[in-house]
Amino acid sequence: MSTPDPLIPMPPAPRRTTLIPVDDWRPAGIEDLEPAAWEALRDVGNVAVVAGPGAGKTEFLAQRAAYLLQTGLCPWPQHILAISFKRDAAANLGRRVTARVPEHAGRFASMTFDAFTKGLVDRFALALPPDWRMTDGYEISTVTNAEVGDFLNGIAHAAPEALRWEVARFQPNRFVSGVVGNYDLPEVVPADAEVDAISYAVREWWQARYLRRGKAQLDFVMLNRLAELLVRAVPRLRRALRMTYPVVFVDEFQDTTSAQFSFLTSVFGEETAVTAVGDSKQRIMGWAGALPNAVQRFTHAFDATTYSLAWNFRSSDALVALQHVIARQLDPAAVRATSKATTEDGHDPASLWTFSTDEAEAQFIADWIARDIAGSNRTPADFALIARQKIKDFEPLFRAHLAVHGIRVRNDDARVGKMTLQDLLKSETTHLLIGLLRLAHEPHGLPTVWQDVSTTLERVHGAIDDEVAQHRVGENLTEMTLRLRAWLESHPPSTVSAVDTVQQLLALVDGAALRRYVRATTPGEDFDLIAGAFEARLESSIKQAAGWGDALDEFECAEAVVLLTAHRSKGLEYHTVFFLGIHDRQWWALGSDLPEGTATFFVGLSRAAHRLILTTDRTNRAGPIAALFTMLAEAGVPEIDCG
DNA sequence: ACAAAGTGTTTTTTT
DNA sequence: AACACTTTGT
Repeated sequence: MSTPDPLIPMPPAPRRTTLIPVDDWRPAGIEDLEPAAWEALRDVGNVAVVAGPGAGKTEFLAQRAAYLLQTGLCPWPQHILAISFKRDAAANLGRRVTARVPEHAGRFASMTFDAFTKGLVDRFALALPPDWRMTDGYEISTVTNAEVGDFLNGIAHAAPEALRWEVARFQPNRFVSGVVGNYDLPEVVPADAEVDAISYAVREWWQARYLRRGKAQLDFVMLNRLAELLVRAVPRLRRALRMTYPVVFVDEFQDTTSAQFSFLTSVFGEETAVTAVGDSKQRIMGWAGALPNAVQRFTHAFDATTYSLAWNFRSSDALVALQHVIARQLDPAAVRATSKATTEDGHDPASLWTFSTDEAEAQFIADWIARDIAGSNRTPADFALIARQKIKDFEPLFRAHLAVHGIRVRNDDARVGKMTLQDLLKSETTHLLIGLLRLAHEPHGLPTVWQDVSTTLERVHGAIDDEVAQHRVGENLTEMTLRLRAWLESHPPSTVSAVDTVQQLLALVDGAALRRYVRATTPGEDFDLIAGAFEARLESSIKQAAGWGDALDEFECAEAVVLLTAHRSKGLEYHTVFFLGIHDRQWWALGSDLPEGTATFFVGLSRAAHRLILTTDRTNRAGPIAALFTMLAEAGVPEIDCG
């Protein structure tokens, strides 16, 4: 994360860091690694690391990076490239490596798959083969299922008689990821008529969105395909990438799509040591195009050695035992993990609670959480409410019943204006504006907020390498804070509108400069969208707030019980997990894909570190859902009637 | 105007 | 499977 241009990075000056002999190297920041992790770490070839829930995948990768950099096995000026799917995961791994080996952090590039492929296209589009030359630039444009359906109908009509039936049978929701994404672009587009339906449809797709006149319309699958074509067609680029990145990490490998797999093979199939980390028991993205057996395919195609991590640093021994019952259904050869988590006494590790109404469920759980917090040092953020789908159906009842106890609920996927809450809370603009309000409300005691806000302001006003300008920004911030403070004191939240507050803020920071800054640094973010969402969130936060501190807490919702889907919960952990809605209405899809449904169940319940409570109702337990109850019974999970 | 029949959605990320 | 929403038929 610390390399400004990670594609062809400027190697940091070779510092006088002493190399550590391979046999003397010890992990930093943690006590020790398990034996299998040591073996995998020392294997400098292609490696597949199978790591179940709580195995410390990210930590393993951070330690492997430290090992390769500190021992000189990845010598200056070469880099390690770590590829993740989500920005959060990429940032998290980057931060961990920086913390472990700050002196080598400049040679560790952690980014998302899409950032890497888009970066290649953006820099080397001119090197694309003549048939694929991009003439008028492109814009990112994702298509809806309905639009893909219209496109397929259109081309099926115009298709040669022999292909018409087959083209019409492509499923709109699988076409881009499964068909376009699976198709390697030919360097030279053949002039003669295509013979099969796939080639015909894919060619029409590229024709309609890319090869026609005007600005190309690309989504991330198409960017991936262009990047793959680039490295395949331009051997010098391929060599440069392999030399720069002799070591590549890929996280969550079980979620790799066919497009991503083909890209990895083309770029890093040779002369590179690839480490793939994943857990096929947590493959829950099949419906979105993840390969059914990505890890196996990797082992085969990259001739990789497999290592299985068996320690679980997250969950108590009893919960590890429960997880193993489900793991065995997903993979009969699964090895039971060893819990390395601290044991907590005094509560049942897992139970199944039955309720007759949603109302009773929300009330009972809200009261229970409030009592548990009152009797312990836990905070609302230690609790998660997880469900299979339709999270917003749960939101109003739990919000109301937890509010009685002064506990907040956060649904990161909730719509705020035209954004999701998580996008709003992650954006730099929000950090700046909320930071200013925090500083004005609480001027002394928030040194990190002050630091963040002034750094952002320096960037917004272009003062980053200019000490005089930095000094001006610093003085400016002091004055801004004082003026905003006076304004806040004379305008309590209950008397003011969000529109006025945002106007006040934008007048202080120079809204025009901020707009230019957002456009220049994050082309994917729209300033008006963020400003609108910010205003909407602020409006609802100030409504019943007692004071500005309260309103800001409500806006950020940092200390809250989180409500999320099992899919979103992947990679996260909580002291206590409520897995809501173990019944047919939530799990209707179980019958059509039992393995993926079971994996979703596995992912959700393995988020719990110390306590797991599953909830259900009194509806029929026959049919596919019976499989889940059978596993719970086998694990000895007691059922409790809660009214 | 209203009911019946049909369609789409559910689980998501990426600049 | 179940719900929300749209189109078609009387």
